Amino acid sequence: MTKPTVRKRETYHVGNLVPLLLSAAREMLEEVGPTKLSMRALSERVGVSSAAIYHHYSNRAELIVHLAALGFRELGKVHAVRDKTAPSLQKLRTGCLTYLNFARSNPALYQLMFGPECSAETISPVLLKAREEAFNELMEAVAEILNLDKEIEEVHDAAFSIWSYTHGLASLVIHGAMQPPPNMTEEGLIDKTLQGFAHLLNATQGTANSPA
Amino acid sequence: MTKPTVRKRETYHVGNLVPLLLSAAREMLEEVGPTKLSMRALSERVGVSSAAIYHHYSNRAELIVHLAALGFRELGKVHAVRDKTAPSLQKLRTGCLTYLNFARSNPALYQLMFGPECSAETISPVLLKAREEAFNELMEAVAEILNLDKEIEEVHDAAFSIWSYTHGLASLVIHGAMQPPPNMTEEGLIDKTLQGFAHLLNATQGTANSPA
DNA sequence: ACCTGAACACCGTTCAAGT
DNA sequence: ACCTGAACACCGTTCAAGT
Repeated sequence: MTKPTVRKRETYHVGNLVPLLLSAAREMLEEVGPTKLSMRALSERVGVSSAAIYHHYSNRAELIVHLAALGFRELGKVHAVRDKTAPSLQKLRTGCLTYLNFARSNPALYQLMFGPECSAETISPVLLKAREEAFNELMEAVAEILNLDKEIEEVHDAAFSIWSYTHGLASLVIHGAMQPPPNMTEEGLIDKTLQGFAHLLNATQGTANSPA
Repeated sequence: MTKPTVRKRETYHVGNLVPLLLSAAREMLEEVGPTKLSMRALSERVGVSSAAIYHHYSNRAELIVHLAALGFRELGKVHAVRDKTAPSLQKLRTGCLTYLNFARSNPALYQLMFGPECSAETISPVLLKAREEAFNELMEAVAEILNLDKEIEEVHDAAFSIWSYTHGLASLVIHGAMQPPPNMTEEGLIDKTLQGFAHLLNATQGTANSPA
């Protein structure tokens, strides 16, 4: 009770650090938010010296990037399960729902994945690959919805379109910039926005320069 | 040449700090990126002690929020200029273009505005008001596109839809998650994604549970 | 009222030394 | 090979003291 009990390390940690680090980091991330993950706090949580981390990741940026890559792999995985027999609209809705669900269940991780710390200049191949594979899964899903081959340009374009929309939706909802009425389900939110889009596109039909 | 010339302050700064601070902060933000704006570096740039800032903003978070609010006011302003005589599709396209343009011209500020440091828990009324006014401007634009009264629910829904889409698009492009072919203009990017959406919605028409 | 210097408690990162 | 303690250069924030 006299001194603030600086609980000294009693053991000399050995081996197997990486998975411990990663899972602790992921936990802390959701606790403290996407910008406040600290190397020192993380090392303390895991029970090693802060310098220990640097034998596995060259710096904080690299740890962050590996965390994000893990997120993209997971995002790809949840999109890999698809019901091929469902009608197109159903496929579209459940696809969007899956995406929104992932984002809302891992808000800090999601913000990290698309945040400035994983941005263009950080060309880390680990992250790049994970992200590309996630986008690829998305394209497969879109190909099934459109009933077209995945290599066709329209599929790529459409995939980019729904990615923009779902990412925007997830992003705004997590951020709190727009909050849906509290009684609205995620399905409801997706249906509402999808209908909103349909209205908009209908209203702009028949005027000049309509899509090819 | 002997000592690293720590250039001592010669004058005692007086008054008018806030605008200097804000404009310097905005400049630095784009230079160092949305996560790395430092109070100490900012104060040095402006030529005051780091403690001086705290007489105008109670902490870093508040400075950030005011910077973001400034961004939302500007976003609202650029959307306020509209050509009421244009056909609906034209209105939609130029609206999206304006949005994308603002985001790409102020990438760090844009990321800040929608980043975790301006997130839900930060209920700062300054930011809230600026953001609401920006969204309001967006709703006016959508009302004109749909030729409906702004208070109608469909307008609100449609506004939320395009906000999701344009924010997602801007966000992904700034982030670098998807990069458009270098020869593609912003108009081209918007047309492509808009068409992608139209395809998708067409393909899902006529299956079960179509929109009301 | 507004600004400053010095201090405190943090942080990322490095490095010689320990196991 | 993997880990540690101590150090360095940063950072946000506070506060008594100066103008």
